[in-house]
Amino acid sequence: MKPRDDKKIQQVYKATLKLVKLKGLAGVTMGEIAKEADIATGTLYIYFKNKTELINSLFTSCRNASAAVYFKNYDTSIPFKKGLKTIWLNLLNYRIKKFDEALFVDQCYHSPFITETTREMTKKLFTPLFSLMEAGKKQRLVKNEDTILLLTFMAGSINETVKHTHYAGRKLSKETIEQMFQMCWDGLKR
Amino acid sequence: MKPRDDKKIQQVYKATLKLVKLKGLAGVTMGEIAKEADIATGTLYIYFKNKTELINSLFTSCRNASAAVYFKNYDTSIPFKKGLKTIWLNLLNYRIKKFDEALFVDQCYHSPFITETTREMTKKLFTPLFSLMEAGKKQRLVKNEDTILLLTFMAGSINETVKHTHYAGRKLSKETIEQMFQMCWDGLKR
DNA sequence: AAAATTAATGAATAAATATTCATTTAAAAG
DNA sequence: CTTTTAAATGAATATTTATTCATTAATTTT
Repeated sequence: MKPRDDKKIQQVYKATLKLVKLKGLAGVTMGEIAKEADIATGTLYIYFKNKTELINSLFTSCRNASAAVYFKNYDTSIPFKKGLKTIWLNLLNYRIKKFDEALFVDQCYHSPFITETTREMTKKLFTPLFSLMEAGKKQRLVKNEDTILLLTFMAGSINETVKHTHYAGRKLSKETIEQMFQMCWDGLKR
Repeated sequence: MKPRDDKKIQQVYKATLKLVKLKGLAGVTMGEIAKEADIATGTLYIYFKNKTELINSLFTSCRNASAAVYFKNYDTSIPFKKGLKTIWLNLLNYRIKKFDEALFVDQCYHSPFITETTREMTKKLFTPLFSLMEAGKKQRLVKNEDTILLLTFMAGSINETVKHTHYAGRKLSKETIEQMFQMCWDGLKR
């Protein structure tokens, strides 16, 4: 029995992300993915039942990877503001370093590929973020508003800024990043 | 000579927006657009050379419509903070009321349809926003940071919040909107 | 070393989608 | 009212894209 080549799935993922970044989810074909991944089109169908499954699988992979990263260097014993900054930085760095993944995930949200089940599963990944912000509210450090509102406020500015600097072909300096966090904090704090 | 039916283009636009919201840009076909717009597929090709042109045309239409709305009720004589709030509200209300347009525009940005020319043209529409924020900086009312950074901070939180509430099937109450602006302002102000 | 098993291939096929065009319909001009 | 002109239609065609499958190539097992 010939074993499967474990690298292939990663190659396919990488190729798909590259193409989606380049042409958008709407413009990506199985043929192109195969070509970019240096395998035959037929081989794609050994690893994935069909296109929908390929996209869903990559989507889930990206979502899990991101959730894992968000809480790096964080534990609940850290003082709130410092903990928030840690996670804020993790979020920012993820969006910068894995821009293509973040973009892919965004695109998938409004596509015919992602199934309702896949969509539901991703929600659960973000409950820890939720708890963090609730803690800040309890300590009266952040505004006493709907937690979701606070989180979207935080995430929104990160996403938009990363997107913009990416397309402008710039880098965010350490200084700028500090300024960004200051703005976020000033917006959240009581 | 039979004249063109002026309503048809609007019908096609409306149909396209509806379908894109429902299935994403990736999943929309000319046949479906025609059906949804209650015209024959062939008729589409009287009004638009091809699919790319249809999408680009709608994209431009949406962009112009949005730019027109942003500066409603605003003139440069209004005190900065009040002027900013006016525009902030315009932005928010546009994203809420024309959610499908905003979504379509977002999706288009990463698609094979939008041409570089179309992309360039949209940039110009937002110079007034730029000037506004510069004015706030000069008056030392907002932080002395890169104007783009301030603008993306502002726009990002709006976009993300509207997206989230839309998918959660909620409405933003007057009170919540006030809270949102307060957060935005606290983030921006010196 | 031969047999068995499954991965890998890519041309062939199926399916979906964009686009065309011969025909019909409706409005305007004469 | 007739003729002219262009819109409108939707079935037919062209094109693109997903998927299959007969064949070949690698491994492992015996």
